[in-house]
Amino acid sequence: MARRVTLRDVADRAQVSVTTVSNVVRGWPYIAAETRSRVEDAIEVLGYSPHSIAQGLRTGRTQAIGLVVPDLASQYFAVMVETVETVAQQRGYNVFVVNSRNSPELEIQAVEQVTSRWVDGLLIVQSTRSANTSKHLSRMPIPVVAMERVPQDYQGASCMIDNQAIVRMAVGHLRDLGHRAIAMLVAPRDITVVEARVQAFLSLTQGHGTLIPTADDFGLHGGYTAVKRLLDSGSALPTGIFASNDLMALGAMRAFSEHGIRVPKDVSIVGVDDIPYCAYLTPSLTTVRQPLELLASAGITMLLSLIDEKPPGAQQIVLLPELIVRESTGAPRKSKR
Amino acid sequence: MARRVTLRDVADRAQVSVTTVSNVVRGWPYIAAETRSRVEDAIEVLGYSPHSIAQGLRTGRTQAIGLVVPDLASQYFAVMVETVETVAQQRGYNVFVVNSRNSPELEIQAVEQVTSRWVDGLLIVQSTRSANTSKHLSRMPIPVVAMERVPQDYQGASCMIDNQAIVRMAVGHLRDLGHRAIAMLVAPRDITVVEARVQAFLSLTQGHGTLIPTADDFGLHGGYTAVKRLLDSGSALPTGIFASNDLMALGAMRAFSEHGIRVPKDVSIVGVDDIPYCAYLTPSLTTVRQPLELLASAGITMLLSLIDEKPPGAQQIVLLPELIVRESTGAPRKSKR
DNA sequence: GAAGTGGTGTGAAACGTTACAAATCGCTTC
DNA sequence: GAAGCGATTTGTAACGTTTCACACCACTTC
Repeated sequence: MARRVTLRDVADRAQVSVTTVSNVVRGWPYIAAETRSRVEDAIEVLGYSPHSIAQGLRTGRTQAIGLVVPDLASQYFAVMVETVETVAQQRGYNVFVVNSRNSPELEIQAVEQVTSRWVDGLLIVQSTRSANTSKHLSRMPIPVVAMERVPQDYQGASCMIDNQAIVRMAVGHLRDLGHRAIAMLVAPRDITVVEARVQAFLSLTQGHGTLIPTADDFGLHGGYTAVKRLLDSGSALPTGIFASNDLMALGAMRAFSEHGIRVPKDVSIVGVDDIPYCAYLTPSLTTVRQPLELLASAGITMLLSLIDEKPPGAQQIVLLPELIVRESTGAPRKSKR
Repeated sequence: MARRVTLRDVADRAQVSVTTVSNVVRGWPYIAAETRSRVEDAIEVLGYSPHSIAQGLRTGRTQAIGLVVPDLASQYFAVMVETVETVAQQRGYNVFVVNSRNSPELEIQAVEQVTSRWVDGLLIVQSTRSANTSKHLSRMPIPVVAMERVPQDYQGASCMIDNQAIVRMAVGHLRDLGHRAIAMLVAPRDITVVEARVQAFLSLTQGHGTLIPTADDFGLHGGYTAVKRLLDSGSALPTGIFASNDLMALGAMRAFSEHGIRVPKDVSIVGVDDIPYCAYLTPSLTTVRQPLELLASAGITMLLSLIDEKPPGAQQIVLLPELIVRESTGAPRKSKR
């Protein structure tokens, strides 16, 4: 664990001033070829690399951004993190990833912590509707872009997916197949997108749609237990199910299979997200694909533009989803007229 | 976007010196109660928060660590990132997450980039065996802990899972059920753990085991295509399959199901990892669970100890996996004697 | 009354970098 | 030969913090 090499060390060895070394490093043009190579040699020999903390202090730019997400472990956000990190990396930025664990308090804490690091910008997927981080965000001294779960009252830059369209596609697909008794498997409604989708679902089905609520969990377990409860209750089954996300759809499929109810013969299921597993299940899952990579790269690109004070193409971006039909949906057994 | 508040500003308002404010902030005991409250008021009013970049420059500690992983988008590493982030967060550290995308070059680049940020420590899952980052790592001026894929020649601190035990459990389970024709679905062998498992598999089966190689892909697609190729080739099928990981197992199951081959009736499959989906598939997947959260938290804890220069409990930690029997394995159809 | 003592407060010097203005040189131009 | 120029190099002052040694005060202690 040797001492770090500084500009000073390089300067001493190359017999030039600190400024000159700095200039060489940053590609200033007016340097005599001879000097430049002497400096470069010294850098090479000593193994100098710039101290980005010091640079950050001096320039006010840290070349780092913060990314706050509600659930790091989920496949969904993992893809988001990866995309953001890749783009950021390419543009010379590093990413502080912070998990808000679906908690409004932790989220605010995360935002404060990451800003005290003087990151150049902040990318955030808010945890729940109840969190009024919105005010917090508009007071930030740095550019902020909200992704995916954008609060109603939020004014700043944002990137999201058209929720209405998602529901239209999913429900429309089931309708086209002939389904009339359609139910939605609902994730906790304090999440912005979920609420938006529920509203869309209700208005689209005009009272003919039912809601199957879940417990807090909006993953495999949530879908599984919700369907279990439904089956145990003995109430009439819907023929088509629109799940809030693919994970819940998978959980639901397992519950059905345990009860000997076959998909898609007895019941059709549509998910949302298109996580990689969908295509490899038996039956494979029909789903509404969220353009996640697109969302993430649009978000980070927008943020970087704001940081560079270039006009971003738009302040608000809304992306369209895509229906992917696979094996988990089919015509209902007996058409009810 | 207002100007940031500095110690100077607070000092001016509270009519004290910069040093005193700094002392208050850091909880120095010898401050008159009256002064302290004046300073605290000023901090409150102005909304001061310390500039961790400047702190970092002065103290040489950034309260940040780097985490380099080969594939951010995968469920597996996502869980790792989450665990590391959580523990780090609790101890007041933030995490730079960097993706090496399974490329040795990118990995070295990532390591250098993240060290130029003067992080206090580095946690790394190496990408492939071929990467000789090992030397690089031992020369790091900061503590480093290698996780999961630890190179043979690596001397430093590390955390891994007992690969031999994984293979023993998986193969042992198939054997106990009566399987004799056992094949291993092999992920690319330049990954340290894969190679170790292949070796263990071969020595354990003593020539009776066969290897089913895949293309570069070691996920769903890889498992799927490998089995497809096997089926198309028309060669005799093994009755038991040991997949390098759960994803490949899932891919394989899909391929079998497309050919009308039933799991576990016609063929038994064991995976490795125990990703959440395993339990919710039909049939659910028998797998060898890797204690991933344990691995990650042991890694980060070890790193933080090294940073604090406390003696870590151990320099090398090896964790034991656990066999989880589910529906994808059963006795072979006709026992071959 | 001189010499400690322990509680409070402070100014100046770093940490490694970059921005800026100024200095030096050899050359051309009038 | 004075002035002006462009190419090259440099010293100095920040950026916001913490560290350090010291200064000050009101006591006690000999």
